[in-house]
Amino acid sequence: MIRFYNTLTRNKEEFKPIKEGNAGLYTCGPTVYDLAHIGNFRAYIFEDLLHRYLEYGGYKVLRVMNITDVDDKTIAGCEKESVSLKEYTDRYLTAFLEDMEILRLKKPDYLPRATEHIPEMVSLVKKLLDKGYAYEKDGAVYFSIAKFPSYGKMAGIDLSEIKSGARVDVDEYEKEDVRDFALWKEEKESVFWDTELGRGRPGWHIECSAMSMKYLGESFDIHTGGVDNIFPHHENEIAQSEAATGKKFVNYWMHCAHLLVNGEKMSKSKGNFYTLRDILKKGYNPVAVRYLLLSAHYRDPLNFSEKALKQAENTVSNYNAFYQSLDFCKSGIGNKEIKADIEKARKDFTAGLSDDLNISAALAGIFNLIKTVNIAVSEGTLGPEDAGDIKGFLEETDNVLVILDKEERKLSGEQQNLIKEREQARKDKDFKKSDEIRDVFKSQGILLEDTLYGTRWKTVKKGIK
RNA sequence: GGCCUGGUAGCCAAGUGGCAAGGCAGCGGUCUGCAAAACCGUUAUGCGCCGGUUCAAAUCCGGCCCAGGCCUCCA
Repeated sequence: MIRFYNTLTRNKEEFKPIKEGNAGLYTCGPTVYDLAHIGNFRAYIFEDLLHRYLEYGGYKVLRVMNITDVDDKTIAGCEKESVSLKEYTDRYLTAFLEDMEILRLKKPDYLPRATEHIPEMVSLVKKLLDKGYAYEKDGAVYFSIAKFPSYGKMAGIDLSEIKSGARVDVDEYEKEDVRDFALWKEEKESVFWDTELGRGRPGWHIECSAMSMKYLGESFDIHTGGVDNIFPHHENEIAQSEAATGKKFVNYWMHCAHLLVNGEKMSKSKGNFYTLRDILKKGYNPVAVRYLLLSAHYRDPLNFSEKALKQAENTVSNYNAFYQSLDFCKSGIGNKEIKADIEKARKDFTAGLSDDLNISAALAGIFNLIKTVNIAVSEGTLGPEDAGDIKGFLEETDNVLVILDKEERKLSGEQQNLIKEREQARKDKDFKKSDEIRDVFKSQGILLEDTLYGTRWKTVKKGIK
């Protein structure tokens, strides 16, 4: 049984999909007006964990991630550079997709762009006009929250508290109620579409309703995003979607907490952000970034620091060294208890993640297994079959974690001979020669370790340990 | 001001009534020709503070302090 914390009810609930064995997932994606920073990626890592764990649990996942490629910032950006909106947003979309790959984020089934779904949005807005939930005013269309009594429910917003004030946009004072939000904006900038609603462009919130319903249906299972999206974005999505269809829009809303820097939210407006590229330029392992963002519970604020990143880097490096070392357990007598130990670790892993993605508990299960196995290795009792079982388990859980380096590692014939030579030198107590050989390997980024199973080697990433 | 989070070791981080997981770093030891790795021991008689409930509290209740977020574009 998998349980998730549902923002809608403020409780952990058992996950019951609409269609047995399936999961429809809409995960809020980027606005492609600039490079994403790692605070943004925290959300995408959380969504990746959710996606992968549902699949690990046997669900067939259908996932959509929207690409917001038309809004005030993207329009301002392309006007400033005098390039087309598409040219401008393509640049940042490409960068985003590259970053996703570097962080080993699973690609959603659909990555719909807002600009490619204008007809869907127009038809949704028309439906809201027909049903009387929306009204037109000077070429723009607004959603009337007065017509939707449960507005504000998820966010726990008391509507009487939202007052008209200095922060209300100039183009918005034609609204009947300051709290109403735009479904369609009148032509103002260089970017517009000619539609049945007139010349203009969509409001921000409508794209998510239109695109999620197109790919996932009018009701679907899970919708995610950062906590800052709860209000007003997700609240507005609920209002416009449910008003249009008369059906419950989403069953489970999941929101992740922010990444902090020095105790403050990382954001573009505060200027306290790092992009993935900034970090990689400093020589950090991208897998460590993934691990760091993954290793804290998604609903807790995570304070980012280079110290924490360094720690994550060490953990990832040790973890991979352990994984590599399993290949050398070729002569052990075998250990009957290993299968039960693996079973225990698997149980801890799934019990943890099934409890609202409690990653710490899940990882602890694996680390406990590693310790048990290391003891067996140091006693020389771990057999090849055991090692294979453990490898299989690590690879299985790595479908969720994705922190292992699984590429084939091979030594050249020359290197293999050199290792044999060194082993003979050690038998002959020619330690000068054996140390020299070890140094030769070291200069090639390969560390030799003498163990009960013979000489073991591992590769070391440049700059790490 | 309203609403919502969080405060657990040097750092990161689980734990929501019954002996305080796990990771990283440090220190001491074992092993090793020397290393490396690993293992063993050690690092919170205490979980922001003060009260209360209870046989028993990090956990429940009340009050307070601190930090962050949302209420406006945001992951």
